[in-house]
Amino acid sequence: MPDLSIDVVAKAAGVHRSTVSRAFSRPEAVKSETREHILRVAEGLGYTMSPLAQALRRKTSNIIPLIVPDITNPFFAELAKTMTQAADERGYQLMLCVTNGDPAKSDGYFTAMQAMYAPFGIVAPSTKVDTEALKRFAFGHKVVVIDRVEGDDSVPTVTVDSRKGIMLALDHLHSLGHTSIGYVSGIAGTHTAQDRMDAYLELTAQSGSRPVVLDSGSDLDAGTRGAEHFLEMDNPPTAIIAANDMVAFAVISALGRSGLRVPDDVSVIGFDGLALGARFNPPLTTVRQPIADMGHIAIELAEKQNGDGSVDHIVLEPELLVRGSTSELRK
Amino acid sequence: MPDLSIDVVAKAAGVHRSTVSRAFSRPEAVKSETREHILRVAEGLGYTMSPLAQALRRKTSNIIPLIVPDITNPFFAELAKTMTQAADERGYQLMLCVTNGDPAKSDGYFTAMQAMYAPFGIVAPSTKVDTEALKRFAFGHKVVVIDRVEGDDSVPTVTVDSRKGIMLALDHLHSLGHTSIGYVSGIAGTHTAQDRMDAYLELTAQSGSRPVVLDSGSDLDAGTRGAEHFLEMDNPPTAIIAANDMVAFAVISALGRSGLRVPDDVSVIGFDGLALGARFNPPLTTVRQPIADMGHIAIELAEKQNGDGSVDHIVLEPELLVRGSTSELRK
DNA sequence: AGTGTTATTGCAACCGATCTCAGCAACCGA
DNA sequence: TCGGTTGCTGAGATCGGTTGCAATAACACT
Repeated sequence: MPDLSIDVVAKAAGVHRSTVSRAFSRPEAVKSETREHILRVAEGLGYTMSPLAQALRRKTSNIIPLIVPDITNPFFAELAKTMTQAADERGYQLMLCVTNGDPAKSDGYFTAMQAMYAPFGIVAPSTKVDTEALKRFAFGHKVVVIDRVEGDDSVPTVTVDSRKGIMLALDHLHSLGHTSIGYVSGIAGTHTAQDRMDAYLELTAQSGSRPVVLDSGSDLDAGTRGAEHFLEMDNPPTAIIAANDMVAFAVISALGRSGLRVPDDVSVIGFDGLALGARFNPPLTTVRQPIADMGHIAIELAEKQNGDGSVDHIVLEPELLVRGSTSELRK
Repeated sequence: MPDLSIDVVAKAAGVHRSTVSRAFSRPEAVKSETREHILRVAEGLGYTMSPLAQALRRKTSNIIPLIVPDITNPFFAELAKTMTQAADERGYQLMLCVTNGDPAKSDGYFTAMQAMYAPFGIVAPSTKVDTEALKRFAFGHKVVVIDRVEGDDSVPTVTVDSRKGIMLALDHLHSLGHTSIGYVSGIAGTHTAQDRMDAYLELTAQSGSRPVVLDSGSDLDAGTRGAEHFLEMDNPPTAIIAANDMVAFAVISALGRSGLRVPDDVSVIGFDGLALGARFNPPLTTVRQPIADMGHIAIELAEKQNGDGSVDHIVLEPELLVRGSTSELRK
């Protein structure tokens, strides 16, 4: 592959560098005849433009960072999946940045991305998003956040309606006859996590029952602890809402280890709608977040903001996914 | 942020561009006094070098592609996790490339990465690796593969000893009294998948029992089908080895839906050692692959090859992880 | 025919580094 | 004292494109 630069194509096509450049990046500025000739020649040579050189000059690249706390968490994995797809549908390359919840790391990623002229970035927060920090780096660079952001409307966001989701779960459980319904938190301290918890507290109170928070931790062991707590109770709830699917898995697993069966002894419902849930034992009933949509929309929002500067806050509707981990209350 | 280029630092420090450049990338070539002064000035300005400009000139970047078929599969997610870590420990940025098993896509990624001057790439195959295709693109660029490669020693690989793994599983099951042990395949058609299956067939025969392949498909539904097949058998095995954890999950889930309990009715053992397995219901007994090591080693191999051109084939040892999905045979 | 547009293309500076070469000062041994 | 090293720094070309500006050609209109 004799180094293929724009100049060799230019020479081969008998035109100037700049014309070749335009043929590729501003087709309407080149006589169609010439353009086609150039493209044909380039094709024949197997030439493609160097994204690096382009980025250097244009000061904007096609690399977009996706910042997640933990790719091992299937929620973020599914997000990453749809985002890579959405990204390369539009010619972007997704750069995976895993912070492990360390804000210092995400700072590092931001500067790196700035240096790479990323046109924007997507942040799936592990902790409440600090808009100040964002601003400090985002600098010209735009960011869209997959979470609610407190007191700052200047950053586009996409979320799902937490309250609605919890309501769906609660209604489903009520319709099965459950009245005593526990809650296990478990995602990191994001606004979304907060919102779900608040919604649970509020809606439970509204329906006249007593809220039972089995665990309000924010790590992966919340599920295990929640289950332990449950097992120690004198009068445990008959159903449990888990703040997310991973926690639900942990709850069911821990319960199972103590001989409790789901849904026979307790009903458990998750929140996320992970594909994995369908192959859990039992298949997990859950509130589905439209993750695929979130990914696409996040990128759209970013592009939109880049274009006309508009800042949107999209709130998606969750959906109940009834599988096998909840059942009619029998007494 | 008044655009920070090497020239402004040079001016501010009262030296020439090239000296600043050297101060950063070839420290020993600059009088330590000067160097420290430059570094101080740069620090004060908040200057960092543009990786893009560097890559353009040096013809080698710090971007390294990780090509996986599906990031949603926890195995690849865990791999990605350790690799991002290993990568940025050494100053690389991981570019996530998801092929969905489409070879055309991975071709695309290869050319893209070539254009980005990636120093090398990591391929976690979804299908038997085609060395020819690799060569066509790898071009100067080096690739290390997380799978065995057929008939070509020129590409570094890291794998775990499939035979040993299957042996571990078999021995464990035997020690629990099982003699009739089924097998469900299920990972895509990689050499590794093939190796596991072959090992099962061979070792089973050696021990004088009859191999029972419940399903040899290579998709995610293999587990479900395997379970169905199992349920239809007149004289089903008392234990099942799943080619990987995801399949094991599916098997257990499907069995559960038909009222069969694991490990009470059947023992099931997986292969992978996913963190998720610990929170499955029941916690999954499995053969652990040292995924974290694989990630680090993959990068080391790549760097090593880049350095002295050596090509290694590392085979790691798997390890038995006894949790709750296998138990003593009782008749 | 003369003048004003508009469509195309070439020129050359520029993006932010790297790297070879050359210059210069200090140092060494004879 | 002089040729020969060695250590450090500056010059300037270069990597592969982009883009504002100038030049030319083609076409329209009076």
